[in-house]
Amino acid sequence: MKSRTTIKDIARALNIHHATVSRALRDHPDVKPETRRLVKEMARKLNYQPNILARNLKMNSTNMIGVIVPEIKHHFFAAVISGIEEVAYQAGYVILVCQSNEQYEREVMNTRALISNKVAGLIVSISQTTQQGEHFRLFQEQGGKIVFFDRVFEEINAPKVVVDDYQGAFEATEHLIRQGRRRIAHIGGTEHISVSLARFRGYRAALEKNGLSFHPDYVVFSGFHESDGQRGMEQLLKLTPRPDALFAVNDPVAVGSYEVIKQAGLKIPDDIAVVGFSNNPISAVVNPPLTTVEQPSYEMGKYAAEILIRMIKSGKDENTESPLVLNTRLIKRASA
Amino acid sequence: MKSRTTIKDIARALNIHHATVSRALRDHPDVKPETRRLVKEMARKLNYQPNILARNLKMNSTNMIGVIVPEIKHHFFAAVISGIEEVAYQAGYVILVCQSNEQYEREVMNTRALISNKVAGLIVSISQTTQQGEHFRLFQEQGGKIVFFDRVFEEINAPKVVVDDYQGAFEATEHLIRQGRRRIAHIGGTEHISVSLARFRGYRAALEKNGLSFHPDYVVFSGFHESDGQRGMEQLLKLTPRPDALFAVNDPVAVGSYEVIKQAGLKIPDDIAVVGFSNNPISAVVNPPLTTVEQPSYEMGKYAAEILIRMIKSGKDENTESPLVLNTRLIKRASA
DNA sequence: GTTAACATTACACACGTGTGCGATAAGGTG
DNA sequence: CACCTTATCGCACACGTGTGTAATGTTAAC
Repeated sequence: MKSRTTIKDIARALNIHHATVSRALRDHPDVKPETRRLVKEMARKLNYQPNILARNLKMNSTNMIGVIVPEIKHHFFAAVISGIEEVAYQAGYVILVCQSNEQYEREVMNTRALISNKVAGLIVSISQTTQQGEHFRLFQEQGGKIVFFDRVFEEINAPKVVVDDYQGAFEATEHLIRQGRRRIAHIGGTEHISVSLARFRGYRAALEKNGLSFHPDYVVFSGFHESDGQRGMEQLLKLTPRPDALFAVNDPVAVGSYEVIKQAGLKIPDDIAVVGFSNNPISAVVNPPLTTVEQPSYEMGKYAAEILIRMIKSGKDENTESPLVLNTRLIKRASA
Repeated sequence: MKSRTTIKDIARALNIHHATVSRALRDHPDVKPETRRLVKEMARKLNYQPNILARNLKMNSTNMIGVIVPEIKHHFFAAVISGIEEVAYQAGYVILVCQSNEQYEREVMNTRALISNKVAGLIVSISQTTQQGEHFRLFQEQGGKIVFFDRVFEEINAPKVVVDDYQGAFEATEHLIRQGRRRIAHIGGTEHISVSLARFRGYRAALEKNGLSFHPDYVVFSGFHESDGQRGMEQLLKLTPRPDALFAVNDPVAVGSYEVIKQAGLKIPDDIAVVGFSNNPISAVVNPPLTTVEQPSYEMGKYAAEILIRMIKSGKDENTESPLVLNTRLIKRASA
């Protein structure tokens, strides 16, 4: 990087002190309008661009927001990041994006790196393997603001943006029940993850409310990937009597189950009806089209960013007790 | 942000000078192994985390890589970003991600913001509407390194990572020809974008090599989105004689054409065969499964990041004449 | 004409880190 | 013992900006 014009250069050119230049550029009332004009003119003439690094160091804060997600290339997270960036851009912030690859250790490393880079705030969806939150608490103790979304960390005192996973799962399951299904299986994500738990509870509640008994055998927690859906369905197909419906924790898992069901010579939805979660674009074009629960991912990112930026600007926490819950919507397609 | 432990705190605790601490932490040979050990121990004990802002200011460079893409939530770009982040993380860099939303003005704003934040380098895929490159040249003049990928900017002297769009399009088109198709249409992206042009040329070359004449009427440049594919196909269906095959610039466009074709009561591939580009996950599950050209998006990000980081570290440009061309692979499915 | 009040600017220092150079001490060589 | 080499560490300053306070200039009031 070549050296560039600084406020000292401007000061030298006008034969005044650089402190005056600094104030003039920030429209400080203590500096005479005339000199203010001169300074700004010279700044333009010399093509001055402030060194944000120096300002950040002095102010001990930045215009950067750190974002940590399990995997960027998953459509849901990509859409959330898209929403975050949109809001951040409008507010003059830039986003630092990291992926934990579902590994706790890497999430910690990411957090440390972002802290070192003095991000003004953090937007996080935790990894599957995260069960402790010291790295987040450390950041908060230093005055950093955090907002969680989707996979939130309950024990940390911070705003959380989620969809109504319980209600969405409840409706999805009830939809299956209304269609006469009685042996409804569930493939979950990872047991201690908030969304997994909420969706599982919604599933179970729908069963019980409708007088169906809950069988632990019909529930498998395998993960969030397509391959996890395959593994889960392989396990479920060994059961007798065989399930006649599946509520999957998300769309990739549901799609993963598709292949196993078809390979077993079974028909969707005749033999096994399937419902997913998240309205991934893939769900609309898969064969048969997948009934799923729409969750507003892009909006989720926007809300999270808006809350965080408000907190950064005000310096105050807000709404740390009850999460912001966005509504879901059941999208009925041919698979159920 | 509350103040944190600095090297001065460590120095005070050990009753040595902070300069020695600085050197000890950076494994400078001038400091005794014993004190080096003591310093590191104390650093861990006090939970020291370096203030990168200060280091950046002193060094006049950062550990940040700026990434500008048209839209994050498109699977292709999300996958590339994923690859970039992976390599950057391993090398101790973090990535600043911006989206241009296909708008030139916003791309310029993004670039300026990233320059202000003193990113060490830039990885860019330009927007549809970008036809000038002063903002990139400005960055280079200040010593910044740029690597372009996919939608590259030809006029700028920088390494470029692309797939063999020409060859991929050629093979895709020839595949259609081998199946007896004669009136092969093409829906392109935006005419001045590098990938659009290369794919169009491959398409045209395949026609001409196989003795088919090229008809401008059969080519529409509409954009890269699904909706552009719909618009394009609506236009193509008005032609007589109707095309019997389509080579689309990418998978979303191909999928967009699906709907219009089906609504017109036509069958894929019987009436119109379709080939896409990029092997978007959606292409495998759409009905019928879409024949497409696989491009290694994740690897593209990794290569781009590797090249950029090498350039940053060495301070030298490399390979700015001929782009790094990754191979494509035709994936044959039911749609053609 | 003196003084108070105010406007404007200069000075000095701080943020946390890195580095050239000098200071000190230890050890070796003649 | 004198001298040089080497190892180790402290001192001072720098990066570019922001800010409290002192200093200077200007105006108004008595």
